[in-house]
This record gives sequence, structure tokens and C-alpha cells, in this order.
Amino acid sequence: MTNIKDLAKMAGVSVTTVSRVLNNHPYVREDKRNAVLEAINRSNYQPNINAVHLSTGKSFLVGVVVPYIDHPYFALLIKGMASEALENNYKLVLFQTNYLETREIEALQMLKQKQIDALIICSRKCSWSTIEAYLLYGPIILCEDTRGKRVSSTFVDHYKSFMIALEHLYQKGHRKIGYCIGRKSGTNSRQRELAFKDFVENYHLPYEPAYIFEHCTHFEDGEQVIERIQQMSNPPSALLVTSDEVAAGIVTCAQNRNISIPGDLALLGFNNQPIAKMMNITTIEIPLVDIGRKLFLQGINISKEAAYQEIPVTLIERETV
Amino acid sequence: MTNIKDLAKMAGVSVTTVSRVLNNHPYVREDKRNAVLEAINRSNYQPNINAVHLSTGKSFLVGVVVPYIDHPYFALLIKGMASEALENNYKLVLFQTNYLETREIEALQMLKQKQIDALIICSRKCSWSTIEAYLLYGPIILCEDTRGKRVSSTFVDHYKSFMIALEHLYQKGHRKIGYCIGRKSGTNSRQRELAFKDFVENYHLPYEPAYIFEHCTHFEDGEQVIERIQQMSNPPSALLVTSDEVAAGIVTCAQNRNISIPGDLALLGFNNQPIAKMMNITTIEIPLVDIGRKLFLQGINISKEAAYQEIPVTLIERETV
DNA sequence: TTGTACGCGTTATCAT
DNA sequence: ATGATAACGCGTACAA
Repeated sequence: MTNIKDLAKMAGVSVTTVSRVLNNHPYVREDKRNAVLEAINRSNYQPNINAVHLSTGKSFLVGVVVPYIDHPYFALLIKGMASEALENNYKLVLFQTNYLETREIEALQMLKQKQIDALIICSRKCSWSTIEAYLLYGPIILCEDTRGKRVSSTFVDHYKSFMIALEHLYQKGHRKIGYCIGRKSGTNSRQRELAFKDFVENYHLPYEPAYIFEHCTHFEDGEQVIERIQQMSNPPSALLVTSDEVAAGIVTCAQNRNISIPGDLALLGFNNQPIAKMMNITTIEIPLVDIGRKLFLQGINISKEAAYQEIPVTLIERETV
Repeated sequence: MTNIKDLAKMAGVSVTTVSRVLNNHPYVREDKRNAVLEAINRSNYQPNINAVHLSTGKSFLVGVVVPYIDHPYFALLIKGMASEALENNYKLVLFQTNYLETREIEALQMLKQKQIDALIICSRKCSWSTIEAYLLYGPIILCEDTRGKRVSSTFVDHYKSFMIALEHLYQKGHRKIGYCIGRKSGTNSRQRELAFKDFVENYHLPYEPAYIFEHCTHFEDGEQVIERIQQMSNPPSALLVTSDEVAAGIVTCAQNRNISIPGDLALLGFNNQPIAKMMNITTIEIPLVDIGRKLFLQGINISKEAAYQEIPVTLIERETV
């Protein structure tokens, strides 16, 4: 493999000059520049990126922490980040954690080791203090409300949006409301739980733990939701479903069992994924791809101050409520 | 940031000794080892990975080229690769290409620049000769039949599996058979097209181009398939659908329009994704996660010879044929 | 068993 | 405008 030393020799100049033309620096005479350029062509030279990284201390790599990638929510976030990464000549390094803290720490370590320039954590298991300890090694961006903390974030106010959804259901006459969620822990989930509790309290509705369905992440999880509802003596009349994917699964399963939607069960999804449009699912639109883009941009932004971008959501009325 | 030089000074040894304990090499006396270990603790030392990479010429990074990540087919492949990467202490660098050749070449370039140790191409736009030119810079693994070429691959014989599926439909009495596919170009798609043509020829069936539906990748694409079928005067009685996701979309849309499955239209999906099980879709099982694992392993395997792993598929009969 | 010294390929500093 | 040369941080012959 030819390196800049070889090029210098071939072009009859110094390595400095080679480096200058390579990086489009000024102060190099036209003829010398051409000589270098020609040497590059003749030699099919490729810079050794690792040497560049060592020398510059930058890697143009941004880490992305997600629990799973085969999940539309995260896939859409990544899609947004990937496209923005491309724009800015960065690459994405993927950390699929399955919510294992050790793997999250691995990602944090890579930041510390300078193998990545920034780390975007889309969802996490680890505590806030764990993250805090790594803050001095590089930008860490979160996809949750971090106002008051010294970290940038792009997020939706899940308390607020859950409340909007719940109020909508209430206005439509529903009093027995439940919700489906991926996992109960997690910052965003706790926000939603809080909203739910406040809601039932405000409207003097009973708080019914059986109306909360955990482990709802994929389409096929809709089946168990329907099954459990069918076994209830006093089932909910409406469900908030934190992913349209799951809502679609519920709709499908309900159809097979002659459960009328929204007659027997009203459904309000989240994200406004394409599947929601096709299946006419009422939903809260969350621009995930756009959030992904913004997260990435925050990651490579060198401003010292933490920025908090709240993304507004909108209710899209269709036919499942 | 402290480096091994500092550690050496602190521990009163040479950098070599420090490097030895860092990399668990033999030939270092216990007391010196402890001295180094203690220095590491006191200093919260972190190795600069980029320096390691430059020195060793390895990066423990493997590139993955996919057209889209928000697609279950690729998401499942990546899932498999990610888990195997974790096992082996590698990280994945994602290239989302949207089937743009320039982006594929970028990935190839990173291999040439040694920023990644290997490149796995899950699906491509670029020509074989383009890839061939980069073969000398590191392992390139493909997810398509490469027998006869000097590249390793893990693949399913799409000709064969398409034929299995077609024969099954034929045995069930179908004579007007069509199929849905993501894109018509691409090695795998052409294999399937070939199978389809051979099939209709063997059984003296008419070749009906209108029975081939392109751009079928997501759940919601099922809608347009149904729409087009409904407009046909002589519609197909059975469809091969190269993704269960799409098959599920077709089923859902068909239900809404009172089209009986399999009565009016038989459906045979591919992959055996969880959604297929839930919706009772007859399908060809393709172990995508497993294929992802094997692709990754081939990437980091240093054997000089190309290996070709054909993955067998199995027909799973359910209720849509 | 240990340490010196050099190589990895590039960028940056500074003198010319 | 140009070129030595010193970092960058680590691994590793080779000598001791």
C-alpha cells in the first residue's frame, strides 16, 4: 500500500505538501499540486483512515445505542440518523443492547476510547448517573426529556401526548381505558404511566392495573392482548397502543374473532407509521425519522451547551376510535 | 488523557511491560504486573483505540451494506450479525444505501482504507466487477449465490425455493399464479424470475407479466396489490409473496374488501416471520437471523478460500393456500 | 524477564 | 510557498 511518503517521493515534494493537497490546504504552487495529484492517480493511493484518526483525534463515527433494530420504532429513528450521517460524511456504529446494561457501557467506553465522536442513546437501561460519568469524553445525546440535565436531547413529551390521547378517548365517551406498552420501566414509559395515573385521578376513574399490557412491541403481540381482554369479565372499552404496529396486530386479531373495532374496542395508536394509514388506525403522529435526523445533528454539533428539542405531536383521527 | 508512557513512568517500568500486561502477554513478573495494574486504576487510563488500530492494522469493525434498515428482511439479518458481532467483540458499521451505487462504493472504500476489517453486502446495486476490484483489500461477503466466484457467501437458493413454492401452488390446483417482489433487478430476484419462467414453461402455462407485482416491500404495499388484482379481468388465483410482511398486508386488505383467502386468492409468503404465524400464512421459512450470524462469521474468518453456505428452506403449510 | 527503539501513516508546528 | 521534524499512542523486533 502506498502512503504519503511514497507519494512525496514520486511527486518530488515533501510529505507536508502532499498532505496539503490531500486536505485542500492553501499555499501550494499549481505545478506541485498537479504533480502530487498525478502521483495519486498513478498509485491508486488510499489514505489510511486509522492514521488520520490517530493524528486528528476524530473518527467521523457516531455510535447509536438501541435495544433492538428489528423494531419499526428504532428502525425509523436509525433511518433518519443514517440519512443525516450520509449528508455529513459520518458513519453510524450500531450497538444492539437488548437492554443489557453491560452493552450500553461498552458503547460508552467506545466514546471514552475515542473510537466514536459522539453517542446517541435511543433507549436505555442504565441509570442517569452512569451516563453522567462519561459526559466529559464526548457528546452524549438522548431521545428522552433531559431538561435540567447537562445533555442534549430530541424528544417528545410523552406525558403530554399521552394526555392528549387519553382526553380524546374520554371525549369519545370512553371510561374504561387501558394501554399497551413495550416495557414499564424506562423514562418515556414512566412519563406515560404518570399521565395515565393523573388522568384517571382527574376524571375520578378507577385505576385498573389489568388494563395495562406490557411487552407489546411487535405486530404479533396484538394477539395476546386480545386474548387477555377476552378473558376479562370487565374489559376495557378503549386502548392506547404505543406502537401502530401493535395496534395493527390487535385490529387484525380482533377481526378474526369478530370483535368490532371501535364498537367493542377502540384503539388509538402511536407514531403514524404507514401501516396505520393503510389500516385506518387513529393515531398520534410522531415524526420518528425527523427525530432521528435531529438526534444525529445534535451529536455532531460542537456547541458546549446542552440543547433540548421538544418535538410536537398531532392527533390523526381515523376509524378506530 | 494518560497513555502507556505515563503508566510506565508511574509504575516504574517500560512501555513494553505496560503493553504486555495490557494485552495479557506472558513474561512479566507478578510485582511489576501489579504495579502496572495499580497505575491503571489510579489514572483511569483508557487505551486510544485509534492508535491500536493504526499499530495493528485492524479495527474490529465490520461494515454492513443494506438498502434499507426499516425493513424486516434486512433488520433480521442485521439482528443476527449484531448478536454475533457482540460475541466476537466486533462492532457493526451501517451503510444504508437506498440502492445508490455511490454509497455502496463508499463502503467499499472504507474497506480499502482499512477502517473496517470486512464488508458484508446484503443486497446491492453495483455490478460484480465493481466488487471484484476491491477484493484484495479485505473480505467481502455476499448474501447471494456466489458459487464459482472468489467470494464467500451465505445464501438461499432462490431458484430452488421459488420452484418449491410454485410446485406447491400447482399441486393445490392453481394454474394462474403470480408473484410479488421488491425489485426486479438484483441477483436474487433474477433467480426467482428465472424459476418462474421455467415453471410456466414446464407446465405449459401462459406467462402473464401482469401477474408480477414489483415494489412490494412493506405491509402497506399489500393494498396496491389487491387494488390491481381487483381491476383485472382475469386475475391470478394464487400469489407468491416474497415477504410475509407484504403477504400480511394483502390478507388484511383482502379481508376488508371481502376477498376470501385462500378461496378467491391463495397466498404463499416467504421468511416465516412472526407475523406469518400469527396470521396463519403459509410460507417458506428462511432463517434470516441465522443467515446474518453466518454472514458475519464469514466476514471475520481469515481463511483464504471462499466458502459458500447454502441455507436450506422449508415449506410451512398454514391456511392461506 | 525486561527495556530500547523503531514503525504504523498522518497531521501540525515551525523554521526557512 | 515549502520542507524537516515532531507529535499522535500503541505494538513489537531485537537486544540485553
